[in-house]
Amino acid sequence: MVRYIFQKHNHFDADQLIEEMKQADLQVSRATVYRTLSKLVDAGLLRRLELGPRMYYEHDYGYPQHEHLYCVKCHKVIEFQLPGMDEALKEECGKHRFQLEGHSLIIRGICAECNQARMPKRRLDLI
Amino acid sequence: MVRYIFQKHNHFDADQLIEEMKQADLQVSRATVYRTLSKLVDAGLLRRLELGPRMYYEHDYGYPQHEHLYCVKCHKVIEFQLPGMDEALKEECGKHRFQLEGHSLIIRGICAECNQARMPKRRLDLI
DNA sequence: TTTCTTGCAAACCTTTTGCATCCCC
DNA sequence: GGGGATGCAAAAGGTTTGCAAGAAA
Repeated sequence: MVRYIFQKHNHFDADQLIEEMKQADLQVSRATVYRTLSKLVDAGLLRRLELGPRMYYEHDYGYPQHEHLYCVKCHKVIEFQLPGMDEALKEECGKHRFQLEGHSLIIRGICAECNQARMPKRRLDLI
Repeated sequence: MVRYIFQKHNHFDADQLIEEMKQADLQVSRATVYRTLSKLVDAGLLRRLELGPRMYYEHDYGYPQHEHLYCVKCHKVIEFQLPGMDEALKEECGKHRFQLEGHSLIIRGICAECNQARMPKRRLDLI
């Protein structure tokens, strides 16, 4: 399973992982998946993302810091970087004598594909 | 209940609300609380915050945009503003033709008080 | 009477855990 | 045999929902 995860690209949740592995003829129980994911997070190899109702995971070995766009329709995740962000956050934490453990910047919305799919071009003047 | 919420200051979750109202002699069932909170969110009067395992709520009527520091020990929430943030996000969404619905920037860590309580000053050279 | 709101309990969903089993060193 | 990994089912924790009773309109 660990091998399977590390050959994967990015951004998945427990269920997706189970489904994908099932289709790759690698059966694992839910319990094992959750236990393994937790261990990998503790080991610093994966990072947890609270994107919505469920937990997502992404690789975390020497991966550059980045933020996420999350499509609430298709659950796609897009990464982006925001230069200057880190300094701004550190400064803010300093102000409050807050010991920073991590941050998450998530933009929720609808991605280009979903938008197109759900709202075909139409002539507003006809409504 | 609506009246009670609006006389409140900020940042609470469903359980906190139930507890506080109980002590104010206002009994309400869990179901009613959750239903009412959902309606207020839909009406744009409250905003949902996914700070940790549970959902938090804050006022959203003409409240200025702001971000959150969340103490993982005592669950305190501190607000702060990050100037220039909004423009940066809009720009980023434009790049991906992403229809922005909202964002959340959460800094997780340990607040000054908890830090002091859990780590009394000590002489590191003695360890 | 029709409609909206409440409470209770059960359902739901994701994640965690207890326990027995299995494998491997 | 001992230590860790696995599967199953049950528990946990927060939220939602079905249904019947009650209040409001």
